[in-house]
Amino acid sequence: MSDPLTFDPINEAARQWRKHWGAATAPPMAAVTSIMRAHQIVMARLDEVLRPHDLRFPRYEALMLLYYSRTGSLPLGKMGVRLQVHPTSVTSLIDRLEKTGYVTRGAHPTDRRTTLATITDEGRSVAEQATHELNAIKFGTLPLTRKQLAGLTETLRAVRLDASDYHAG
Amino acid sequence: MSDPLTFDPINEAARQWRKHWGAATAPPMAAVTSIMRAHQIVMARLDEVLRPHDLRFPRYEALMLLYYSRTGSLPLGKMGVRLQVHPTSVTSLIDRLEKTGYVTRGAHPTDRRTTLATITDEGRSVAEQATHELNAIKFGTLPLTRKQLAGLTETLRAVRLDASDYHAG
DNA sequence: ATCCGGTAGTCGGATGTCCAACTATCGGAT
DNA sequence: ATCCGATAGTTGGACATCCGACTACCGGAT
Repeated sequence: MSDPLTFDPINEAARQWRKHWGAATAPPMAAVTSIMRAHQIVMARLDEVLRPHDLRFPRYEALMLLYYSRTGSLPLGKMGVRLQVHPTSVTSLIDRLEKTGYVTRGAHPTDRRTTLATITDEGRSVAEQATHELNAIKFGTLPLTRKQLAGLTETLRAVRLDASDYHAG
Repeated sequence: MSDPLTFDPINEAARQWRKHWGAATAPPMAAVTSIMRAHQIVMARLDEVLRPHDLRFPRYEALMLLYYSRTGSLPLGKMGVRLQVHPTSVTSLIDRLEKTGYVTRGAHPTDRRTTLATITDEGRSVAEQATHELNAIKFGTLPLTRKQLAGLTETLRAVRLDASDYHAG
């Protein structure tokens, strides 16, 4: 973090790839590395806003899912499907949301295997406040135009579809 | 993971955002969520290839940095700057690369504060093999065309520049 | 009525990332 | 020549993610 670079590390990597493995190998590598780095940058910006609310982005996403739900409750399994994370990740997220009092765990009325997560009043309040703050910084997408954002979402949708994020229904 | 979704979770989230916080808030949120998910998808694909080599993507990146270096050695600090990660992450990555014998730690000839990481012959061999395999699957960028990859890299470069990834030199 | 494959959630372990704090060392200013 | 801020790396802790394994439970088939 000390010395800022005087060159683009991804351009430099692309140069190495072209040299060692052929020109066709550079674009995929560069795109992937760019996604990794963009993820890191945006996450850091979001977490900076969320930290004062005792949240990080993954927990914020989980909280918003409950916030938008009809009853304020969802089975953990459904949350995992919607958030596209492993069941153990949901357990972990709800554990922490419960500790801060933003969510409570409850029993499912008919299926005793199922656990329901329910957003609390405090959780709703924090969700709204955090969302206002995130919207105010445009979710950390700082230099991008509306058109660039749309293009990004559209391109990445192809990747998500290919990975069977969902099937057109 | 059980039920595949029959709708696009990001489209659904965008709908909620438009409804609750106004139309302008949806594109940034959708783009950010897309980046998060794309990161997750691509990382999973890369790790699947790397796992048999006792590597994950972050360690692969570190190994390649050493592979391309003139002498096969770099100070840990320089690696952190190039990889754009916290010094503690470098310590962690080198720890594991050392355990698998792909890298060794050594002393800096003149500065006793500095630790040099050096790639081993086995490390070089694994680096080449893994790179061939990653190139063969186009780094997990499956459905994207060359043009889409270039556009992605270009758009995200703006984000990186804004975050002071490097300054034009 | 029982058995048994599938489902829901959790636990333990590995990986990676960051932050705060600490040790050791360097190198310029006094 | 010494002091002192800056630098290099590590350690400990928090968070998030996955995988494999496990318990508890559901529900249809025999």
